[in-house]
Amino acid sequence: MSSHTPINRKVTLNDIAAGCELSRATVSLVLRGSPLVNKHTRARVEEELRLQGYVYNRSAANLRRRTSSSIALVLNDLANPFFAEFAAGVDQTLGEAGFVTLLGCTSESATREQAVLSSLLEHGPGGIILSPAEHSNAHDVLAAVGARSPLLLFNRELGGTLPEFAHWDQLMLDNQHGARLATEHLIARGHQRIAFFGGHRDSSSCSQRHAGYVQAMQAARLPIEPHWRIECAPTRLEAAHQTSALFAGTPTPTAAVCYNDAVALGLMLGLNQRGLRPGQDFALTGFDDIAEAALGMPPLTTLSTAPRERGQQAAKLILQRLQEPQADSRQTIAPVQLVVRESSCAPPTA
Amino acid sequence: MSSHTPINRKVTLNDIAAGCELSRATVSLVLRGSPLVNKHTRARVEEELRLQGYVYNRSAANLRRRTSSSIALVLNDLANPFFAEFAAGVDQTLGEAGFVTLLGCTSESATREQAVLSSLLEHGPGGIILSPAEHSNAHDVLAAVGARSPLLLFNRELGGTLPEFAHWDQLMLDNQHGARLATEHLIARGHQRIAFFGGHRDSSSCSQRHAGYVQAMQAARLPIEPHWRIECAPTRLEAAHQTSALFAGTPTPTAAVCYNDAVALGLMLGLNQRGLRPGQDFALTGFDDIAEAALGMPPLTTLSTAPRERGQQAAKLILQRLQEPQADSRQTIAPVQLVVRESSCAPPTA
DNA sequence: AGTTACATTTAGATCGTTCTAATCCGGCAG
DNA sequence: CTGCCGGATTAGAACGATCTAAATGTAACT
Repeated sequence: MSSHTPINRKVTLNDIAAGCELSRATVSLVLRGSPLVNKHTRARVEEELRLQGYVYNRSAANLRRRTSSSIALVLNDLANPFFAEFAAGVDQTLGEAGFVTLLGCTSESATREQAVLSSLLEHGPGGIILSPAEHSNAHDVLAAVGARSPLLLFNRELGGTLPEFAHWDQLMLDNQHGARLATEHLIARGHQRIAFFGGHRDSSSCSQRHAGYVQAMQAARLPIEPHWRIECAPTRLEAAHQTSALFAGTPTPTAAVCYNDAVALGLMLGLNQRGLRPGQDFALTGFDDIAEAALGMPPLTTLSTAPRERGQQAAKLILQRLQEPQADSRQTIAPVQLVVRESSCAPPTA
Repeated sequence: MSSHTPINRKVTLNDIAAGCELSRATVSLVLRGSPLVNKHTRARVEEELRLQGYVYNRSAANLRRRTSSSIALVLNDLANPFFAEFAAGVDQTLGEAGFVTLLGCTSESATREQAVLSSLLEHGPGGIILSPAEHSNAHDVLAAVGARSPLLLFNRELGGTLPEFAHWDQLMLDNQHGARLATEHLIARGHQRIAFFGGHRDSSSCSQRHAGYVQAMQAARLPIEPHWRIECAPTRLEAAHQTSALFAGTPTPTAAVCYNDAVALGLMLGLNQRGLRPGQDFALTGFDDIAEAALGMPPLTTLSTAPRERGQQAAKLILQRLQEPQADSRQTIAPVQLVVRESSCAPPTA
């Protein structure tokens, strides 16, 4: 065993000070690289730190300084690759800024969200990045975090009215514009009967995407049939099950703008089961550009949201907010990019 | 604005004590549900806590009690769905036990791993769950964390010899057994010429899986040709590129046990490009059971590792270790399960 | 020598909690 | 009246850092 391995208790500033016959204060100055301290003593102290295997106790420092070096990251679904990439981006940027990420997953439960938030708050994060659970509302979140903690909402808006005095920041995807791009792309390919498939009507992202779809259809003076809007949970399985609903009424659509990639991949399965070849007999688009999108059969036309970059952006935004707590709240809308692949074919030349 | 919203500074035990004309100590007892305190005063204090919007400062408490309520989770690649699921499982179980997760991503860089570990340690986690970066070694990890912090290694072993006095726990997948199951399954389907495809020879998980493959082949008295082992990075793209190597020598294999799902999916692409239909003209298996495996064309026979359950298990193991720091170190090997799908067809009846 | 200036070091309070060892008080036995 | 018990409360020192204000030492300038 190497001689510097600490045997028993944690070694503190006092131990180092004693070892050098100096005061705590001086050692503390050394740790923080103060120019006040004599370079000879600095060297002595640094040697001792190494020798005793000192590790800085940031909690103690934060307590005294009334600062924080952590950010809470609360996600509705970490298992979703989109949020996993996002989290990786957040952690990377926070880490570079010397902050640490306190993770919390809510599994889409507003109840758990409350519990997770208050548990994380007890550890005194400097700020919070929150991607809300499905039926989370502004009132409860406010009760849990108070109006004092900097909060950045990501991806979804909160239900209920959010009080004006809590100036929370927002980082949202440009859902409406993205869906409009997808729809316009299908129209440019020659489609006239286009459905909007998947998602729940009361989710903010879904209604925004639907709005973009409507916008594009109206701009092209194309009709929208009510039975061309199919709701379903945003999972592959549900989407596959709802496929038949697409063809229940007439006129039948020749293409669909899907709520997201998961839904689109599910729809592909459903189409195959009906003997329709996606990307040949029927066109469709997704949203998110998850890894599987590029590998589908056929590869999926979708909107790239660059989740890792969003994570980095979210981290930067919350760090900025820490710098200027009083600044006006920011509403950021991140652009999305259309990625054209083979699933968005022209309509069959009937 | 509701009247209880705190206006200015953080409210502390002192504020509550003053509000009730009691001492800090009594309030502290109330917080921790001590039976010592009179039930009437308890009610008064709880009212005041609610009124002032008190939030517990766990860092301060941890400082005084010399305890910790956090666990560091250090991952080589959070963007990988396998690890994302794992992280979700860890966080869930830790949360239920009142612990919080300190996240750190290393992006497969041993250098970043060092930085991340020492940064996290400054926040005084009670223990560490580490899925090491690719070329991480025991010596460096020891230097960063010391021998005192409970550490659980997940998924990969560390390079170098790990010192016997640092009793670190391990949670590994049963790679060897899994690969053996896959190989036996192919043999049972009638294959005799089976290759082992993908992965790097120096990765511990790869060599374990290869060993399982060899075991099954030898048990069935089947020959193994040297040119049936193809190495490549565990990504889809690399795997697709290496497909031709499989058919370079004679006799050519009729099936392949792939290092993992990513490699298997890449191989499918490569087979398609050569005009071979995976699951009909050539059989293959994967490892991990990622979400895409079930949706491939054809669906992939693979080994399910239940990453979320592994995360829960890892959390339980590290919490157990916190209870009994002196107990002998545990080496846990998690079972894997063969999931048979269509990619593992019988050989063509030539 | 006395004063000032500067560089370096430090004693001691402090952050918000917990813990130890009292203290206080009403009742009850002797 | 005294002593003791037990329930309820508390003063004050921790925990490991930082910060303020002051102390120390040394050199330079009147």
